[in-house]
Amino acid sequence: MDEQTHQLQPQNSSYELLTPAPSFLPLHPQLPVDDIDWISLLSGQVGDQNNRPMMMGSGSDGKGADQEKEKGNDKPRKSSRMMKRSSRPRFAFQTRSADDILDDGYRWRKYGQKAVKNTSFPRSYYRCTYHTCNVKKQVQRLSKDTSIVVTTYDGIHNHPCEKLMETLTPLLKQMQFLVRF
DNA sequence: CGGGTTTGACCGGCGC
DNA sequence: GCGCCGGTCAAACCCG
Repeated sequence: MDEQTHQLQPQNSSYELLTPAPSFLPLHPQLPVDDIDWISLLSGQVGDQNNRPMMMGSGSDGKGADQEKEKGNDKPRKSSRMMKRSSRPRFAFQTRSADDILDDGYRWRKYGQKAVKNTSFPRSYYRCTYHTCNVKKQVQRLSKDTSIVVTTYDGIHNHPCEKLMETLTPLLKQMQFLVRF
């Protein structure tokens, strides 16, 4: 139904980082940004007229005893849903890119897409494919400026970035070789 | 055939 | 209590 993913240009690997990215991401150095209030986005006051607290408030977890319930025998639906680690860190930053998903070195699997209100572009939900890593991220294109992509990371990877490592390994070996002399 | 994407349904929180 | 809304699940589908 949507067709905004078609006219993407072949410059998919070129992007412009508009806000400081999390330190664990091997991204380009950030560029100055002035007219984007991503701080309000980080602080959870993203709404213009109705500033609701964006459900990332601390505390209010206390749900450690309700997983694996059998409400219906015939419906094996939704064993454990939404383990909300509300205290996990979240990072949001913006890039200017023609491609929605930027290559940050990690492997992501898309698990949902939703149209949020007051936005003309759907929001995509990704999850890290590493076995024990449950880092999630949301990718959304701004309806104001359709060339800007907002990426929100939820959590911190507990494993090295494999693409970064395989890029760094030859360099490290060469450094080890050079340091002998 | 295995892994990723699509897509509609479902769930829970929140406001009224 | 009800409905809206955002986040997630999972079956179907797609693709190399």
